[in-house]
Amino acid sequence: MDNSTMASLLAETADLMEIDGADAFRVRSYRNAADAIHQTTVDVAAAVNDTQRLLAISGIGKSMVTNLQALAATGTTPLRDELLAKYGAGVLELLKLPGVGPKTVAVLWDTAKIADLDQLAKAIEGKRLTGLPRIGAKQIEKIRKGIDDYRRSAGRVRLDEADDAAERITAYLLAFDGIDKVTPAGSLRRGRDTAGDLDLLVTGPACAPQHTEAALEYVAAYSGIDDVIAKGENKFSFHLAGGLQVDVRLLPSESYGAALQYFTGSKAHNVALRQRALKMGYTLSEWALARLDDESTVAAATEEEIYAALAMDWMPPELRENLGEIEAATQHSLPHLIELSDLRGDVHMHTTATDGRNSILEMTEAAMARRLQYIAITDHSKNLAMTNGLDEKRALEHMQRIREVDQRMEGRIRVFTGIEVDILADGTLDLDDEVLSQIDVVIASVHSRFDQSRDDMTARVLRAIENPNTRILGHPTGRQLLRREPYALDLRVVLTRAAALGVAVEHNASPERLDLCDRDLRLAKESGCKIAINTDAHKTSVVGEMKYGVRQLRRAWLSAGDVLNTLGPSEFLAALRPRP
DNA sequence: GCCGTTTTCGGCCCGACTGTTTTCAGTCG
Repeated sequence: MDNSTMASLLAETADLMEIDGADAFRVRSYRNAADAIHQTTVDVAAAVNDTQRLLAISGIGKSMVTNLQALAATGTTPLRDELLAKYGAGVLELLKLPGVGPKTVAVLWDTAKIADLDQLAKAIEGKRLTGLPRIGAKQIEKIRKGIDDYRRSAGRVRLDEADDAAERITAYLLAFDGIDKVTPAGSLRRGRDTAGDLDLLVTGPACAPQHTEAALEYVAAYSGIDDVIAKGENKFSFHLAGGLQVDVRLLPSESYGAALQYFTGSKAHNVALRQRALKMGYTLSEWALARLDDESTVAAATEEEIYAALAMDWMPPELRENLGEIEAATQHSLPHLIELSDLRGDVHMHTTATDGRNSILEMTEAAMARRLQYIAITDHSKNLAMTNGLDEKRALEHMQRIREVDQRMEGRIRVFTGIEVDILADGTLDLDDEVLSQIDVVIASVHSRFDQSRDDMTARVLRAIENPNTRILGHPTGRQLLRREPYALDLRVVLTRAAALGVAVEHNASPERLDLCDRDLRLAKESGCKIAINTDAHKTSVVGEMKYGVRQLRRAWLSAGDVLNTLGPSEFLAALRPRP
């Protein structure tokens, strides 16, 4: 069992304990332990008998070691089993609904014996929730909507999670003698923010038609398989423990390109491409591009050959959505998309002053190691009390420390002062303007009240960007992938106003957000908005991790010149909204 | 349940905000 699985089982236990009304601090210690296991570089399952080693992990004590040993040995713990037997696994899903916490779940369970999403939906339909303590009409409507949203996102996983799973399986497959190449296709290759399943295309001598038994047997022995869906001659489908479906396809190398093309393109892209092939007297399938008349193969081994035979330039997978890329490829006018290496700075990161895990200096050094030329340290402001957010006095002291680190770097990297202020419900910022005016990078972000009406939320954000100190609008849509519906605001109105004011909008590149989806980014460009991509890094290990966010920029057809972070340090600063 | 000790138990990120109340519990970040 790997660390992240253990961590999620502990976190799940914490949720169940909370529903059960356990001591809040005890619950927290389970959460802390889950975080610690997730963070540590110690392979817990391997070190499970090395008690001292486990106890050395901060947040792990004697009882937790026992839990970890039980997890490693049996895959569960007695407490988890007991709570699951009492409440069932369905209650964990209820917690994911907006506005529904452990207390509400406990009430639903105690008074109405509601233990999962379906029962809750039926209870709402049958009006059986009315009269329950602290659950009024508004609350019921919110839950009802939450269930709809949740069901819509079910079955998909975040891009980074799909990517991790793909990497693990790929490494396993490549270890087999006779497998030369493994390529993830589908929405993962296109860089969509979420993936519904995983298509892994595999080739090599062991994938030759009629000789796939040994390779298939090897695939079937993969330890991450939860259950097998289907097993054919050249396809093996299974679920991973998290529910993600994986299709492994064994292909002969001579048709690898055709398969890659077929399983990568969106449906719309493929339909358009096949239409084009037909007009040219060809037929395109997952096996080859072939002549209509004598069925002879024209191209099949590589994507480049296939696109070339269709008189098109090869195009990056991110563009294959039938949004104009086919025309552009035939006219040789595909855009030169932005690349990870174009990015020179990251201006959103946190330190131990608030909820980060590393110091200013550590974040700076990590950025240097990533060859970034500049960063801004942007810790939280006071309204985010749980993060130990900075008040005016601490903010000024923190800025002084940031300037000291900047000087110490002697120009090898620039470290700008920054802060992420909270936009209050009325649209004002939670720190004094006098203090904000002394800070280079002021990011204004909404952190709460996602359920304001569309008009209220738009007005709130508009007011925040009117403040002359606001230089970047942080995670403007507030979306958190697969967690809840994005808070609704009129993005077009906000972006237009931001463009007029010179306020940049942030594309938050942390994989749980990927704040602006490709469509939003296109809108931002059309609106003439300055766009900055930031990681929102809370620890050194993710400084510079913009790879998933860049995929969205590419999907929006953005080039290096469209994004502020491709500028050098002083140019970047100069490109921000001028101070009055 | 963990931690850091005043080595035996007390403290553990806290404030804004809403909907439900009739003075505040629950959720969120």
